[in-house]
Amino acid sequence: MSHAKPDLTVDIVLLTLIEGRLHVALSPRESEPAKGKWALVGGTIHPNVDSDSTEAALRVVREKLDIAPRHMEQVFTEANGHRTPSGWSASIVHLALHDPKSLTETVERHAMQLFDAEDGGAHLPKGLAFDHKLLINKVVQLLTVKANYSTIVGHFLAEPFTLAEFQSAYEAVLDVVINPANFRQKILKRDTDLLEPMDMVHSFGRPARGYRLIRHLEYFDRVLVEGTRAAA
Amino acid sequence: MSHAKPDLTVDIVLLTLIEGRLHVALSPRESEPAKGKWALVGGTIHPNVDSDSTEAALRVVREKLDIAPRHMEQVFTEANGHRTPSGWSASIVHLALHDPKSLTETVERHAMQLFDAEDGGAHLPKGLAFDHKLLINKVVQLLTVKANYSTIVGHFLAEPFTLAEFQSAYEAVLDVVINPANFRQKILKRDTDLLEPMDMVHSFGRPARGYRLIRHLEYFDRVLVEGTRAAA
DNA sequence: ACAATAGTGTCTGTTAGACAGTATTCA
DNA sequence: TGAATACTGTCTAACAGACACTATTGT
Repeated sequence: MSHAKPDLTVDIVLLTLIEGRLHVALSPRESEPAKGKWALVGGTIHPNVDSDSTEAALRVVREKLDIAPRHMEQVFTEANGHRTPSGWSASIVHLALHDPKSLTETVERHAMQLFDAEDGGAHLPKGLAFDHKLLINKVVQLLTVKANYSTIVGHFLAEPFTLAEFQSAYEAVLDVVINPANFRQKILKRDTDLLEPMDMVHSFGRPARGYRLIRHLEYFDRVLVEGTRAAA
Repeated sequence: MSHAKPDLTVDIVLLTLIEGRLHVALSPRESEPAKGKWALVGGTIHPNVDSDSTEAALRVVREKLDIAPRHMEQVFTEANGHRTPSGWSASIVHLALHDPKSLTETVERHAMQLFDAEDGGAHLPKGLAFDHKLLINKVVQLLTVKANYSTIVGHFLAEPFTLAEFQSAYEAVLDVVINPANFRQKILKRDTDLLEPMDMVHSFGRPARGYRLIRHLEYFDRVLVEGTRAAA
């Protein structure tokens, strides 16, 4: 067994929701390989610094953007002999969500950019580093499935948020149109509460009740969405 | 960065269904560390042999048991500094399913054993190697969630299987009691077929239609199960 | 008063779940 | 013929989805 061990890295697909579309945070690589190309937030695991891979992912985000994302979870590991020019490597890929206002400001402060991540990566810049386009596509796909069964899209919103905002997050991620009256009933009239009431939120018209998520990451027994596929 | 890279391994939680309970295939470790302790099927990735981590997992199962499991998928990666005595290491953990008849024979031929993997590992042998008890518990939990939304439990059955057998697999994994008439309708009267009819299966009483899975790994829009939690 | 958004009540078609009953095999 | 298992039809309560309506704010 004299072969070099594979590299072990973490990559974070950090997403937010801007004008109803998923956007991913990318930064230009500062060193070889793939210098200058747009890349995911990521880095090598430091065994003497990181106690586990989740800590490593949080450290990398903190070093790069100086924030703790509103949600982060490990989703899969991409490990093969052809994903980087230097041979075998493994990346533990994480999905992270953050609210658009905070993330936009943060990204601008750190010479990064947000790119539309939908439509299979068609709107991403050409020539992303390594297999990052593939990683983004896989994560977006996973998020879409998970959104059907959970309140995960609530992590795109700064708390307190209104039911209308919560609904819009579902509509954006799932690409459907939801009836507000039925959405309200389905979310609020449950045996076990998903949301906790907070202060009122004022904007136009009648003020709305603000809510925040309780019970993160729980799976529903049904799909949450009514709805008619959104028109093109 | 002169630190040693973490070890990169694959571990396979190979499960089957015996007398209505999930069982995991374990083998006694033949070398240090943890020599003699019961351990998951697993091994180090060989960069010059394995093209990717899935290939590595299949190779390890083939070398150890000489079979290709009826189902295998990557589920998560456990990576931290305290899971093995030798320091930082990462294991890409896979869930594999196989039918009980074939797996029982295979396991006996290779000095391995099947252990009841339910109840949080309470029936596993004491002192499993490394963090393998934790890995088993996490995988069993994931399988249970996934069973609600998919036909994954069908991979415990040799084809062709009957609807009664298919139903029993759900009942065992989800620990519920299902009404056969309703189960039949729910599975067969769908817009998109889940099962393909095959030859009849004869045992006692009236022969039953045999089926095999089509459309693997697809998510339903609802939980598949009716049902009353099974009595203790 | 009006525009704008929040929130409620009620109807209807669909379906999950319960259950009674029929069909086909083997001994 | 009876035991055992496979399969079908139908009823009912629950609920998803549609929609009309009322409520509360700012201008």
